[in-house]
Amino acid sequence: MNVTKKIGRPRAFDYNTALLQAMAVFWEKGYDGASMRDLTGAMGITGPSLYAAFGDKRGLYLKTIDYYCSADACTPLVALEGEEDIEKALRAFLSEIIRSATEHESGATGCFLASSVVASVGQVDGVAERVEAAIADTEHRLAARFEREIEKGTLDPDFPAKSRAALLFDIRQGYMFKGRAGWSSERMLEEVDSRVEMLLSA
Amino acid sequence: MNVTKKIGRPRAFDYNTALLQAMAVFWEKGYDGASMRDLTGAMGITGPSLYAAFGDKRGLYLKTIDYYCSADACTPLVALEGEEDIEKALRAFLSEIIRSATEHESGATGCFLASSVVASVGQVDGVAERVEAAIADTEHRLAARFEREIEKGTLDPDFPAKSRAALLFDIRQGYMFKGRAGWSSERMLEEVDSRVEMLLSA
DNA sequence: ATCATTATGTAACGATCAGTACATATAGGA
DNA sequence: TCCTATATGTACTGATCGTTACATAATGAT
Repeated sequence: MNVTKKIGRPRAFDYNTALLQAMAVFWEKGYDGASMRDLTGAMGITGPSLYAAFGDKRGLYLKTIDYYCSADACTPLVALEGEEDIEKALRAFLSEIIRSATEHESGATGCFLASSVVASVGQVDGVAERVEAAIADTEHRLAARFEREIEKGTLDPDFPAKSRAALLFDIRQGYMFKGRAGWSSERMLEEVDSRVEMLLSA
Repeated sequence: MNVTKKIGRPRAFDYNTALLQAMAVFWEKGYDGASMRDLTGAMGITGPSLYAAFGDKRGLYLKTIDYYCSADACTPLVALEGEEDIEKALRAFLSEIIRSATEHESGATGCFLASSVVASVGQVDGVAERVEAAIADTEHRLAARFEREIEKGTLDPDFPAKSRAALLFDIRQGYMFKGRAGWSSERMLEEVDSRVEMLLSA
């Protein structure tokens, strides 16, 4: 790919790395609890650099949410969609949910949206729409995975895909809440098999 | 009851009313997002009065959480425990969850713990223990209700009470998240019957 | 009437907040 | 070499933060 040369002083930091650092701070401390001092410290840049690259605190926050929705939050869904056997797919999904709720590389627990961002709904413009879109997208993909099994004949034609997708979403919420509360992944993994069985029952 | 007279200037405000007002502010804006100005304004008292009665901002916050856990959060559980027929009990529980997630008298949506307090786990001392205790207590009471049905013979002796209690808890988490995201109660009530059926299935 | 105790209100403290003005630095293009 | 454009760092702005000192008020007890 042809990299166009850009006039002006080159940026001294990596935009995506800084964004990830900011996300970790927001995830841990929340929007209001994260000060510009916290953010610039973690990102390794100064205030003017942050404002030039990301806009303002709110703009940065919304970008971290968008990043999370397009990256971290998709990892369990990708695991579900990438596994051909539906039982294994559900286990992979739940295992990945539990892993990210307890052992995320940022050190933060739970889910960025469900354990942190949700508290700022109604407080920070742009958040509610993103949370609503994330729910819709996630449930849509979960339902699509069940529908794919119906098409394969593995599940009955009258299998309630949307209902089970919504239930799977709730199970995800439960795990994220418990992850934030400090539960170990071992403790949460105990019920996975019986839940998979129930999710696929007629 | 013999009310002992108390020397000193009588308090000019009602402690419990003020506590409820404070809870509404914390629920809506979170711990960091709620300023002392927000709190004193909603409570109708001045700073020194707040400090004299509640300690400090953190002490007030923890008291609102304790209040929520002993009052609001119990309403759905009381509905579950108070209904003799298990199907009706589950419907009453879920309906009350949905109602409080969308139409709480404070105007705040979702659940105070799951949609607001959870963001301050790790940030405010005393929060994580309270959240952990709330999960344990809720799941215990949910399991006890299923066990009561086993004893009555309505449910099989090998009915997985604890598993179903944990699942019911997750369903609760899903509704609370969606409530905060702005979903209507109608939308959430759609699935209640099928979920009750699944929760009681063998 | 006075005292002890508790509560309230005003004003202020020391600290931190989000964001920016301005000088300087670093690149590519002419 | 000079110009234009973009980035960075220092210092600062105006505002708000959580909390408290101190004067005053309101009660019951003596």
